[in-house]
Amino acid sequence: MSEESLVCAWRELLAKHATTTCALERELSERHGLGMSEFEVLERMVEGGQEKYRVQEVADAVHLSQSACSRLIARLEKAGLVRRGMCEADRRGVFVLITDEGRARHAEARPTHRAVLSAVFSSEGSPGKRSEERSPLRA
Amino acid sequence: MSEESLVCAWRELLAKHATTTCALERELSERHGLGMSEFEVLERMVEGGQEKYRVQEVADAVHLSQSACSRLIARLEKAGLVRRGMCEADRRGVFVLITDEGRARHAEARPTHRAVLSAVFSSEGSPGKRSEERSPLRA
DNA sequence: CACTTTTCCATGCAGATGCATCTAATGCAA
DNA sequence: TTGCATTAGATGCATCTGCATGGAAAAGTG
Repeated sequence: MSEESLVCAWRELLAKHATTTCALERELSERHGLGMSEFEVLERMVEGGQEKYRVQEVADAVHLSQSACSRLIARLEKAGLVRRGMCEADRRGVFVLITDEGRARHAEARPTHRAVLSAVFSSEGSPGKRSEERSPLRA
Repeated sequence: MSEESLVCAWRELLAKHATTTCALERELSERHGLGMSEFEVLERMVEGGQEKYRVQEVADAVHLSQSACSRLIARLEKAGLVRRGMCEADRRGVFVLITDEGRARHAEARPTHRAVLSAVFSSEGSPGKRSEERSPLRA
């Protein structure tokens, strides 16, 4: 892969990430009181098919540091969307489980999430001519 | 595009973004004292072919809010990598230009940046079997 | 068993980001 | 000209993030 196309691919990825993240953050927060990472955590827990998860497990799944994830789970717990408990097997550990309210909130937000993805991924497809060309610093 | 593949594509994008960003941040910071966004700004200014840029112009190019970009430019200025000046045409405005030191730093960091992209994009390509499968919460 | 190292999660802390807001300079219209 | 809406960029503030650290428990070593 040529260096040029490598950089180009990376910039496209950055652009798409920025657009999507921004839209998701806005819509999820406005309509469901959830941040993107929060939604992501709930979704992983719903889809994972397990009941309990370890903090580090969740962190890996959503690409967050262990500390960020710890706090994120704390926020979700305060909101009543997950519960934390002691791990009997390994008493250093903590397990996290999604509550019914958490499942409900996820189910409610899911269509919004999908709609945003659909909108962004289809419109950003490839059609030429973006809205405004403003300078040599093209995004 | 099916909803399932949409979500799948988005997760791949998230994963790649996380991996690359993390690696870039680490390498650029460790070896050149630059954050990823800082490098990005310098690069856009070098490649843009202009001498002066407006703050908002830079912000759009690197997918940052105007406020974040304002502070980022302030950091770069403090480091001597860019200069800010008054815009005679529109005295509300500010122009930003890269200094020789800024060009030098960019040139120095560029190989690192490319190396990281190359490493991440080629290894993450598609080969099956990631290092560890740890749970149903696959990243 | 006593001791050291490692692992798990929480937390102090500093840095970056976005939103809302503020000031100054334009622009437009009466 | 005067007055109001708009635009450019800076800044206060709250939030989120990662790094480094801390305490507790487990695992490894002699």
